[in-house]
Amino acid sequence: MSEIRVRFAPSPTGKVHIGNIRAAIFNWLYARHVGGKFLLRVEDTDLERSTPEAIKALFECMEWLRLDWDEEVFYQTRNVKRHLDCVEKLIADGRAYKMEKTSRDGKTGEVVMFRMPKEGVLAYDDLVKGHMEKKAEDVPDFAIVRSDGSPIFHIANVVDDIDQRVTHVIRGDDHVENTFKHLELFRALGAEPPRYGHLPMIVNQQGKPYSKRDGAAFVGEFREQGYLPEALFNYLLLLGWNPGDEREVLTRKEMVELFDITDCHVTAAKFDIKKLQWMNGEYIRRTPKEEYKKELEQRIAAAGLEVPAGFDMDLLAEQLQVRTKFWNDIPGNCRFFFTDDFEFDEKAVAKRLKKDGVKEILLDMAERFGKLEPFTAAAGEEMVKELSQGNGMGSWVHPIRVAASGKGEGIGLFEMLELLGREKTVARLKAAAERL
RNA sequence: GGUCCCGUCGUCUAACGGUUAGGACACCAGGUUUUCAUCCUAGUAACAGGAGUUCGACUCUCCUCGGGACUGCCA
Repeated sequence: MSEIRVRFAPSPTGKVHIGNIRAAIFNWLYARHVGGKFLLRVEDTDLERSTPEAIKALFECMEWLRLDWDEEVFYQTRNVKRHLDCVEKLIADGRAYKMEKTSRDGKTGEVVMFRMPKEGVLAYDDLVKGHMEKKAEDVPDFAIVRSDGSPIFHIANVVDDIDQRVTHVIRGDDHVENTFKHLELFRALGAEPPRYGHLPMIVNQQGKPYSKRDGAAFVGEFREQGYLPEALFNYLLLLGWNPGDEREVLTRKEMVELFDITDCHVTAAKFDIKKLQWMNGEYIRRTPKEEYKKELEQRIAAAGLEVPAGFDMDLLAEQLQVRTKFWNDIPGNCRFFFTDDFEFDEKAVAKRLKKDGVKEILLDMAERFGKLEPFTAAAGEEMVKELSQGNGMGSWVHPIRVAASGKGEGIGLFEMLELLGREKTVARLKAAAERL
């Protein structure tokens, strides 16, 4: 009868780690799959790091990945009184007790400890890992209130889950051991505990938890580098789950339909940036033409480049789309169309221009392109093809490309020249010849 | 050290006791192409090891080895 309610409960520290956001993704998908509620709880008890900016960054990150949540955001700091009330109840019931304790860093004070069962077996069925159990004697009592009177994670987390009526807790593998404690807390507070599912960790090539030392580790970094949110989302989903057939690139709709938390993997997954890069290219190629063009124009404008009137943006878009791996590549790839202030690639110059006969070819081509009618890609190609007499256009094409764009590779040469226009084409061929 | 979890190509994974152990990324070879990409075709590459159970084991059991998590007045 009851609706399924899951939550994403990050500590807002300004940056959202990919392992963390994956937990959000899995929670979101599960909620959408079963038609339940996806709640957001901000565990902002670390007053130093939980700034309004950090919370804003968190929201932006969620928005970017289109992880929309239901109901009001729940702020943990606003529930502190409830946490402490619950602790009082536990003490009154004999499930918690005060104790002098010395912390690791040598401070001594009175904390509140939660009393765990001393014998028997603690067990639960994990949604992804299956049956889990531990001897009660292996899980000692633990602190729930600090000597300064502030509630500790365990109690805050459980009380908030009770208050938010969370039915399924899907979180990282590092919380497995806590689950035995949390389950007892729920029961001691007279609440029905939720079902738990623990997601495997994302690790680096060495099998250690993936961190900033291993490369981009925060969602914002992927965004800055020009990854598409859908590509990151899709890739992260594949780390620990698959649709059951051989599809890998899935629409959001398919993901929601097919996802189930019980199909998730148990083993840690190594983060493979190469595959993410491939997937990003795949998403860019699948972007509808018009949308790609819009992004292209936007990126060009953002780079401070001015597009001349009459520039055939459709042609550029068509040519560039299959060659774009990251949105960020765009300005570098087409800067030379819009300004004469661009770099020449040394290697390309050495390989294609600094050769006998190239100067003559460039001057000759400047002349011919100066007269070419009409000045189109098709006409240009036909002209060079004729000159080459079927022996390959390489000796013309390569020097022209480098002379005109400064690069050894790029979009189709003749399309490139058409976009550049007669005037610039001729000028650049001549200029390059002069320099030889 | 203790407790718990895990172990299929380099990586992500498929396999519900019977397959030439499949796919994807990466890599590599070839084709298309003016370059670079895209696209198409082909290839290299894995059941951690050992005992069982079974007619038959990647699939079940046990042991060994290996990896990881936890073992806070952090979350």
